[in-house]
Amino acid sequence: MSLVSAFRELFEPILTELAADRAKVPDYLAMIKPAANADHGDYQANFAMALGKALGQKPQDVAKAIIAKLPPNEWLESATVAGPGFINLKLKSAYLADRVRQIAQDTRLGVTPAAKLRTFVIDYSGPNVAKPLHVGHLRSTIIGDALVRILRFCGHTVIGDNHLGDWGTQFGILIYGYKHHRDEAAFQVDPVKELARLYIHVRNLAKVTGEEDEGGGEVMEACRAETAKLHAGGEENVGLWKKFMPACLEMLRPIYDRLDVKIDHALGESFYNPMLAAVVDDLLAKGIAVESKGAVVVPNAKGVVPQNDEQQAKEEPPALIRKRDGAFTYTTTDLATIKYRADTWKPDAMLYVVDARQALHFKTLFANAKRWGYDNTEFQHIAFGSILGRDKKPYRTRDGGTVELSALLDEAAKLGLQGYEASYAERTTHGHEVAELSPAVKREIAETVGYGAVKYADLSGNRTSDYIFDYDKMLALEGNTATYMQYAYARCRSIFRKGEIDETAFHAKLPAVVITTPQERALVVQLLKLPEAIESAATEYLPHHLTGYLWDLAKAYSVFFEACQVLKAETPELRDSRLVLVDLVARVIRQVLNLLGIRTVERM
RNA sequence: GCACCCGUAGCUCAAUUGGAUAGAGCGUCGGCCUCCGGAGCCGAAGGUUAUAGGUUCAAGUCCUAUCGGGUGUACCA
Repeated sequence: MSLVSAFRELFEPILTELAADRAKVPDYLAMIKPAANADHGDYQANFAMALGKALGQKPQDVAKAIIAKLPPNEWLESATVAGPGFINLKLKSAYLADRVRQIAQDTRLGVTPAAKLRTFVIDYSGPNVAKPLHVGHLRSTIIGDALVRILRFCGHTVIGDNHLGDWGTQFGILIYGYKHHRDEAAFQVDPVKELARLYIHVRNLAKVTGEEDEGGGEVMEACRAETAKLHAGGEENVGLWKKFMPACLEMLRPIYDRLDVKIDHALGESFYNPMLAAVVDDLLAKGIAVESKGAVVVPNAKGVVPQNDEQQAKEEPPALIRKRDGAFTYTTTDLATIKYRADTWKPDAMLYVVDARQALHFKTLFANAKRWGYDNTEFQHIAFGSILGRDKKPYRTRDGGTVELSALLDEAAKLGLQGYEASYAERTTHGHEVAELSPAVKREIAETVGYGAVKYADLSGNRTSDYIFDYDKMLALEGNTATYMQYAYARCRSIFRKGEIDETAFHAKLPAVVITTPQERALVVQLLKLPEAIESAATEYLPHHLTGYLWDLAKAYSVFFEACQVLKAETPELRDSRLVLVDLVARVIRQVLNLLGIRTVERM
């Protein structure tokens, strides 16, 4: 149980007795929060102002009356009224020590499963197969993976689904290339490599640099014709599509392995293709979809289908589900997907981790899904901003090309290794004894630090805003970065190595915790806030609440580390007590980084 | 035109969803540390939260208007 819930249990009977409107008690209880300022105690209750207003009494008096009714207990040091009626709550150090030892004995570090267990489908990553993964897929993949891990840790059932773009123009390119430019021998030996070559080759022939749905001259015309034949069910092209798909999926695997991301399902656009006609028929039959301008559309979120130019200028557009030429659109696919997911997994919520620019699409989609009958499902567009370069324009390579994920990760690992080597050199010149590590271990450090930096940079800001991709900042040794957290972890581990602690024995008979300094106390309070941080990240779908927590923890640990000798503590009891804290800090950092998809190393 | 997002310290970002004196990192200035990993610690300067109103006991947060920036907007996904 978290500390807030403990406080809420304590105050609930008193508020129920006092409140004019009992229905508001949960709202009042929600007003118990960690203290904004450490001078005000550990937690603060802000309900006396609202309650005083409702009762027509002075908030300070209400606060005093509530404090007077608190039952005797072992854990509250003080409850005092301050300012307009804040109740400042301070916990007894002995109680904190006891609680922290309890969570140190818990493999889940005191985090209990969520009160209401739900089933989530999370749609994330969604690359176009047959093309290399590029920087545009990074955020969806990383944020989606973090949410999967966080919600699972909370005990929820989570189904991750990679909604692949596996039915688009890129297959026209591959089919065209295969028919006219293939090296059959090369294809036999390594289809993945040959298809990748063909894709680039044809794009170069057509001189396409960006989007491939328009322009590109005769070559692209031919490619689009091949795509059309595929979509029309042409036997030859469908056969080629089936032949290419395994190789295309194989192309994606190395990147996901490097990112340490495993997605449960990969049901792409092609999977839903056979269902689309029936979706349109059903929506028409139910009167949700209508014909407009020769196409079939579903109305906008307000339920309106603009009928003339004037309306069109001030209304949101409807969503097309069947174009004039008879082809279906991604809205059709998305509706079919919702139906399939609902039928198959019966989720309570469906989350879409997709670029913020698609907000209007999802607004319209969700409104129509609800009209269609899925009105008991929570739909969420987990929107995120764009990745920009230092010039604040979309992040690109120096010559203006798309940044491929493999190159990006190579660079991050390279810089991770440089960081290690710089640290090694500096410590050696300071006369420290530094262990000589094998090339394999060094590579692991490089990748853990490099990839961790990329992920953490992405997850540590508010997801909805754009962020500037900057290797120097994300790999910085100070500030709120993965590197800093990994370093804090390594320092903790170093203490156990240096002290030659037998960890198995240590954990088997965990020493008592005693709090003797303000720094120890602050660290313990921060450790005990872990459940609240995880709950907040899970219910708001905001991973950066976890990085914020880690940052506060790392700072509290630094202050503690500076002020409190561990191995050379004054007494053996104090040494053991502090070792419990050091061990717990390490485990909390490792666990929270794990929830973000980031690894730790013992030395760096 | 309409809709959505954003505007917080020189820069990059927070602010526990309406709570107390708006906080961190970088950068700047000053101090500490022969000590378990100096990738450290303490302190200072830096703000009319774009602007003007409004709601509230309480507003960076909610409402209205204005200014400035971004994004989207009927047959790509």
